[in-house]
Amino acid sequence: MTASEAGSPKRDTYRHGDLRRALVEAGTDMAREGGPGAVVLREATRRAGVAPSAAYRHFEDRRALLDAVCSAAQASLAVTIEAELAGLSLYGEPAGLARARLRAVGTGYLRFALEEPGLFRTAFSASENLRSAASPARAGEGGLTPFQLLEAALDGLVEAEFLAWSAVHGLALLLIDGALRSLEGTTAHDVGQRVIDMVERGL
Amino acid sequence: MTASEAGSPKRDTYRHGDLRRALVEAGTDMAREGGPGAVVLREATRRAGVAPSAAYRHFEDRRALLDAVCSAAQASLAVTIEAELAGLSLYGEPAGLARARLRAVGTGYLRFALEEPGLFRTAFSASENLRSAASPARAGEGGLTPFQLLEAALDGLVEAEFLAWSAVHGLALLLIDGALRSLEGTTAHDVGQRVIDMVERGL
DNA sequence: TGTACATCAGTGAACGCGCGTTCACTGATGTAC
DNA sequence: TGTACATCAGTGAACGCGCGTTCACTGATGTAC
Repeated sequence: MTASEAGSPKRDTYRHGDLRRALVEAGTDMAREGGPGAVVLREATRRAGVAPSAAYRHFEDRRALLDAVCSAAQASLAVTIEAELAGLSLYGEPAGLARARLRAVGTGYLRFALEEPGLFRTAFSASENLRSAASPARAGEGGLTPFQLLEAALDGLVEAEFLAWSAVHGLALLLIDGALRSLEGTTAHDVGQRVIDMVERGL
Repeated sequence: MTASEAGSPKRDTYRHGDLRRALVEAGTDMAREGGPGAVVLREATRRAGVAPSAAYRHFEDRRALLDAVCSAAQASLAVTIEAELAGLSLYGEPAGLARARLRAVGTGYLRFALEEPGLFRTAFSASENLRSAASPARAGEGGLTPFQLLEAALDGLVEAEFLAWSAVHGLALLLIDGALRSLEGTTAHDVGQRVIDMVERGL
């Protein structure tokens, strides 16, 4: 790994090599540490070992950088959900498979929220409509965004979709910075599984 | 209404009269317009028609002002929920009453989130645990905080409490700045009622 | 009822800070000959 | 293979901004006599 690949502050070359990526990575680190509000352009350039104005070769303004970080956070959430889906058996009765998929998406969603609260909040902080924005930058390795993954898991259950999504999303936020903030790891996980149980039964 | 009561920029007296209250009101207005991040100490003093340093006679620092605004926002949410509860009939079979109460709390919760998104986000932005903080400042006219109101509505249904709360809270946030942001007023309300239906049936 | 005084809420000027953004520049790189 | 040149990514100094916070101050108010 060379200095330019790592985006480390010291460079031996005048050119950076991959500054755009380095800035998004720095921004993502900051989002991880403090949510979307912590994504600061100057600090990103500092972490990339570059002058502040260099950022303007790759992003129109601070907002554009934040959008890129937001997309990266959504892609990261998608990857976590996909990892959960990848552990499922491919065989069995259709109804059972559908339920298992819903479970996996909900579990991945909550796991990401608990493990990466800053990125989770950033993923949902976009200025434009998330649903219509199905850009590849927001997708996981399978090419689907978190929202498309959820829709797929809820295939044919449109009516109930809102309940499931609301419950999972709401629990995630209550655990992150709502009233359930004080729950510790294991308890949080148990509560998550219980809510997913109920959603499953409710459908 | 005198100038000092309104907290208007022009004063005829050297003393303000009720600066603490005026600052909290100004801060609440700013939270209403742009969420917790928009609560700025200097701007609050400007709106109250007072020098920036005057704020320090009433609040230790910016954080203390924000805490006060957050408490006010929670009290405001409580009032909206109480208003919804006040419209209920007091007579009927216990099970039906309990369901009606749950419905009312959920409806009030969502109504407040849609009508006052900035205050809603502010109410849930506190730094400390909301649940244990049952200070009077956070309560509505009946003396209960939003969380106590929700608990009361879910009386005896502790196991299912998380589902109900998560679903309502999650839907509120998805409508405010999540993927359902683009839903217009009537549709948003309908979706809200449908989710409450499902929660009710789920219990 | 009138006066001296202590209190303390609000003043206003100043501080250092980090931010986003601009601009004329410079020098490494890749290309054309 | 070697040289001239255009490109354009990154420099560094500067800008104005609004922020939170401090400090010695001032003057309206209420109280004690």
